[in-house]
Parts: sequence; C-alpha cells; structure tokens
Amino acid sequence: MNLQDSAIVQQFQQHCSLTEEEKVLLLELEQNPLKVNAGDIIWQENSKVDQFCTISQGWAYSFRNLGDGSRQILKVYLPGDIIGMRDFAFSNRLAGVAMIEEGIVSHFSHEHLLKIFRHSTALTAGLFAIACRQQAVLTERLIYLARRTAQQRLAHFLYEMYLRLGRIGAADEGRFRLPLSQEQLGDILGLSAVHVSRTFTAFREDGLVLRDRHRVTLPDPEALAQLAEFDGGYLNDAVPALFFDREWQSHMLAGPTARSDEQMPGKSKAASAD
Amino acid sequence: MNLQDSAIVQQFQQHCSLTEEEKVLLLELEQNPLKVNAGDIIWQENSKVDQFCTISQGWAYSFRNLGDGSRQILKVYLPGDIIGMRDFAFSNRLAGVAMIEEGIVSHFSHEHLLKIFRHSTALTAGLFAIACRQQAVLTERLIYLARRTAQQRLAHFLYEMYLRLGRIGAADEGRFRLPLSQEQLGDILGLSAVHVSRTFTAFREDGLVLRDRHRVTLPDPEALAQLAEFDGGYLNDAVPALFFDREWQSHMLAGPTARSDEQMPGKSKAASAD
DNA sequence: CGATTATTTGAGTGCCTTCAATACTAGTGG
DNA sequence: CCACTAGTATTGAAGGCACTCAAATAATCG
Repeated sequence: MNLQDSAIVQQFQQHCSLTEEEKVLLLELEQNPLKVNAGDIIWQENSKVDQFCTISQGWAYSFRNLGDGSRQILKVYLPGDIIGMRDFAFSNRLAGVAMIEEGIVSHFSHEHLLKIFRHSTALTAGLFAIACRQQAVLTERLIYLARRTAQQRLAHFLYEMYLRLGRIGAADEGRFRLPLSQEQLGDILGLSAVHVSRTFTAFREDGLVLRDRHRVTLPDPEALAQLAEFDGGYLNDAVPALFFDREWQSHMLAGPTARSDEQMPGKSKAASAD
Repeated sequence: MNLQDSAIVQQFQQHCSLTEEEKVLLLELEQNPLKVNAGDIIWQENSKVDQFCTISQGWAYSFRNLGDGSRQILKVYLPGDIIGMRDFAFSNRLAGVAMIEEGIVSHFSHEHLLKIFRHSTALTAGLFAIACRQQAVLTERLIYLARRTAQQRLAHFLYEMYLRLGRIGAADEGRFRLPLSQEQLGDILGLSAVHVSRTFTAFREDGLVLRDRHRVTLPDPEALAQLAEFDGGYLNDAVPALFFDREWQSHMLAGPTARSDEQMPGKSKAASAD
C-alpha cells in the first residue's frame, strides 16, 4: 500500500507532521488486515483486552448493553479511526465493538503502541492529540444527550457525521450515505426507534433533512447546525502549531535528566509533512 | 514537599511504576502552586489554550454554558487530577473550569507535557492510562445521562464520588463531604435543581441517602450501587501488569533503530495483559 | 412471491420540567 | 441578640416531551 493511501496515516497527518520512518511505524499497525462482515462482533464487552485495531474500510460502533435490555451506542468509527484505545488502561473491555457494514480491520497489540511511545515523540503527541479529540467528541455527545431535545440530538448527530464524512471524502454537497437503522440511531441518541422516526418526519416536513433509506440529504446544512446549536470548535479548531513543529524536539535534547539518548534516529527535520 | 506526599505522584503510581527521576519530573508540574478561592474561574470557555494545571487541594469542575442559559458540568476534579488535558490538541478551550471551593492549583505548559513524552516512556504510558480512565468515566456518565432515571443518575454520581473520594482518603464508612449545591448537582446530572431536591427526598424516605447540607451519608452503599446499575469496571478494573513492568523498556532499548524486524523482542507473552 | 424486518402513525401514560410560593440557612450589621 | 437579606432547599400544580403498546404500511431477502 502506498504510504499516502493509508487512512490512518491521513488521520495522523491531520494532527502532526510525520517522517517517512514514522509513516512506516504507523503502517505496521495495519500489518494484519482482516475482512469482516456486517454485524460481526470485533470483540465483546468484558472480554479480555489483548489488542486494539484500526479500521480501514467500513463503519463500526462500540456499544454497551444495559440492564433493562436496552443498549447505548458510544461511538461510531469510520475508516482511519483507531478502535479500542480507551481499553489501553484496562484488563477487561468496557464496551463491545461491532461492524455496521462489511469492512477491513487490522489488529495490533499493546506492545505496538508502546513501541510508538518509545520510538517517536511526534507520533506520541499525535496519538495523544487524537485521543483528546475523541474525548472532545464524546464530551459534545454527553452535552446534547443530557440537555437537548430529540430534534437537536438527531440534528447534531447528522451534522457531525456530515462533517466527519466530508473530511474523509465521503460526503458531498450535503448528501451522504448513513448505513444506520432507526433502531441504531435510537441507540446512539438515547431515543426510542419510534421517536427517531417521528423526528425524521418532522425534519422532512420542515425540509431540513431528506432521507431515502440510507441516503441522507441536508438541503441546508447550516440551518441544521443552528437548530442543533452545533459548536464546531471540537471538530474544526486548529491543532496547535507545536504539533507540526519538529524544532522543540532538538531543543528538548538539550534538556536535563535525559534518559534515552536518542530516540528519533538521526531524524530531526520534517520530511514530507504537508 | 516529600516525593510521596504529592497527590499527582500518587495518582500516577496507581497507573504505573515510577523511578525517582520520574517522580521529580512529575513534581516539576507543581512548581507554581497558586492559591485560589471558591468560585474562582481557572479559565474561561473559548480562551486560548496556553497551559494546563494540576489540582493539589480543593474541588474544581469543568463546564459549558449552553445557548438556553443552562449549563452542563462535565467533570468534577479532585486533588491529584490533571485539569485540561483534553485541550492539549486544541487552540481554544472547549470548556471553562471553576473552583468549587478554595484550593491550590499549579499551572504547567505544553512543553512540560512534551518533556514527559520525551524523557520517560513509563510516564507517557501512565499519562495515557490516566487519560483513558478519564474517558471511561466520561463514557459512563454519557450512558447514565442518556438512559437512566433521575434516581439512577443521582445514585450513580453519589456512588462514584464515594469511590473516588475513598481512593484519596476523603470518604469513610459511607460518609463524605460533598460541597455541591443542588443547582450544581442538577448541572452535573442534566436535571433541574427542583428535581434533584425531590430525588434526595425520595432517597431519604427510602433510607438510601441521608444528607445534611454538605455532609452525605450512605447507610448502604451497595444498595445505592445496585439501584444505579453501577458497573465498577471503569473504576476498579486492574491496570494491565504491563504498566508496572519496566522490562519492556530495556528490551526496547536493545533496538532503538530497529523497525519491523523484531517487534516484541523476547517476551512477547508476559507483557500482554495478565 | 411470501416471510421477515424496518418504518410509520396513533393513543395513552409517565417522568421531568417550569412556574410559583414557602421555608430554611448563613452571613451582615444594627 | 435579633432583624434583614440573599442564597438554598422544599413542596405543589400544570404541562410537555418522549416513552410504551399496538397496528398498519413499506422495504428487503431468500
């Protein structure tokens, strides 16, 4: 695979600059691609944490089954995302992960992550930045689940997906494919499937969202964003310049207490960061 | 300050093993202690991200003001917590932070964090683990805000605080101090202050929670946990042994430039989760 | 084409909200 | 020591949003 084609390399390049060596290190995460089918369980809640994975094709989601038989979907994963990083600090999975549609995932181990920490401060910072942004998305979801009406929740989710999909080239002029049933949408939004249906009906009547099965059209995305009180900061805000600046690295080398003599072998200048 | 007394060192020691040098590196984060008063704003939403801080005394919370005048409290910080790490990847703050009561905070910079990445893989992994666990707490909150009744939300929050406070020695036999008004509790739980009051009343009548101003007593903590469908995994689950094993580090040192040829030199098994 | 699953729509219910009024607590100054 | 004030907590009444149950329609798949 070409270095630039990898979804995960692209994801990282939005968060830090990468040398060729670092790209190779990242691509190692995708050494073991595995084709999976729609509905396949990647892992179950409470199973032992042995590895993580990246998703290079298809959609997935993480979920928790609740006591009363209902279920909460926690996060929707798109190509380029790393799945299960949160479990890094745990022995047992806090959530299951399942495929929404067929795709390709690649498993990698704890050690792989540690290797990244060990070999590249830039990748470490990038990984940290990605984790921070994931947490920001989660926080935003928490706010609208706790505080907002069904219309605002659905509007927010649709607009967020629209932005995320646009970023990976899967949305176009307010139109995109959304391979989720209303049941699944309900599980994401903390609503009953019935009420999701009613909310879509209301949107259709208002001309805010048109939907034909899994095709969604937003005639006026900004109107939807406004309804949702969508504050794009958590998705659009710039990553600090620091992440793209490799200078600090050499400065740091001058610092005290240095324990590892050189961890970026030879490399100090950005090679091909855009 | 004695190395062991620092709340932040203790926090890290729950997530990884530390050498003396690493403790020193951590204590540097608390070089600039600052006394702050109840209600003081540490930083405002949308302000520029310049630094982070640790809290060594007092309680704080992060919050977002919403369009309709309401407010969501996102996270409650206790001594030993790092505040604002999520902002690491952003130029502008996504949330404000304010003190609940007077306390001591210490500011530190981006560069400090990078210095940690640079100098200690163990601290990096520990920091990552702490971030993962914070995200787990957030996820749990998302679930109960999205899905559960007022009683379950309050029960969950009280029990969670009980565990967290117990961990830093501030709870004892089901009794602890909770310096939050019902208004603030409502902002945490996504409920109106009025309904928080009603819920406390119901708990008192059921003998589940006794409250006198800011003193809370849980006569039967486990009953409360059961009501909340509290699944302690996200707080209690063991950190993988790997975090306390410094062996992998020296192994890594064996092959700094080595790329893919040997990805887990020698002990590929032991380091994996227990 | 028939069986199954997904979506739509209606009717009735319940949890939590808002509005409003009352009681309590803590802090202040006479 | 008490009256005054401002913040906090309690309790009641009415209303709305989303839920469940139930039935009808539409889409998908073998």
